[in-house]
Amino acid sequence: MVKQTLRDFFLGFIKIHILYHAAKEPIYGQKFSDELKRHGYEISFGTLYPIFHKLEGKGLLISKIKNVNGKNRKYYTITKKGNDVLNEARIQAKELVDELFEN
Amino acid sequence: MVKQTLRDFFLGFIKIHILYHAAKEPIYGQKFSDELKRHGYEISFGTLYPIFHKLEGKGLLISKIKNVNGKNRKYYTITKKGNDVLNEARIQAKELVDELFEN
DNA sequence: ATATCAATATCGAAATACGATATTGATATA
DNA sequence: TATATCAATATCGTATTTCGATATTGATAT
Repeated sequence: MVKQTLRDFFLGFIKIHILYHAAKEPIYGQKFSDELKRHGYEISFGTLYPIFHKLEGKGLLISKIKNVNGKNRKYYTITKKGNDVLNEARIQAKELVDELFEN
Repeated sequence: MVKQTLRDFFLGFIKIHILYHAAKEPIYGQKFSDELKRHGYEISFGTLYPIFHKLEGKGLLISKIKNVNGKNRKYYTITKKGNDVLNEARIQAKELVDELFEN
């Protein structure tokens, strides 16, 4: 119950993290999901993949299929536009969090 | 377009801020909306009011109608449970933002 | 051939978000 | 007494998002 509430709060944040990680190195769905889980966040593949598609559709990510050990992975990398959005999001996110610690 | 993307990213965050402000003092929809706007965030009343209802339904907020200058306002205050969720959210939010600034 | 396996894609149902419109209820005006 | 006004809240219909479950892909191993 509370867990569901927190997921709701942070789903947007997870989207920012997709951009953040895709800015550091190419990422793919399965692994991103695993790493989220390691940090205590779970997100259904039925939610995650459409998010990737949407971010690519908006031109923030670009994908490239690569075969690794006989498995096809779709690697996403950030675009110039994605980087601009990420930087803006980073600034806003910091402001919002800082405010949570005022008083 | 980018603006819509950023709103999507931050809607969950706005929900945390509702708890945060309701922890400081009783808040009501119209004024919360105005203050968000002052800070550059816009949220439709068709979105905002159901969020208040939902947070109250989950027992994180409690409301009380008060007549001020002949206008009825519904003031929301945080509950004990809401405070617990807020504290957890605050911690998680900080971790997530800090990570955005690593590297 | 076909079974297996990591990975991605998509489905239908439920929930959420949106902008627009309706409702509320107290006061002011006629 | 009616009714106009106004801030504030509520709700409506449509579109979009989220979810868990199921299907598909495609290369390799059996």
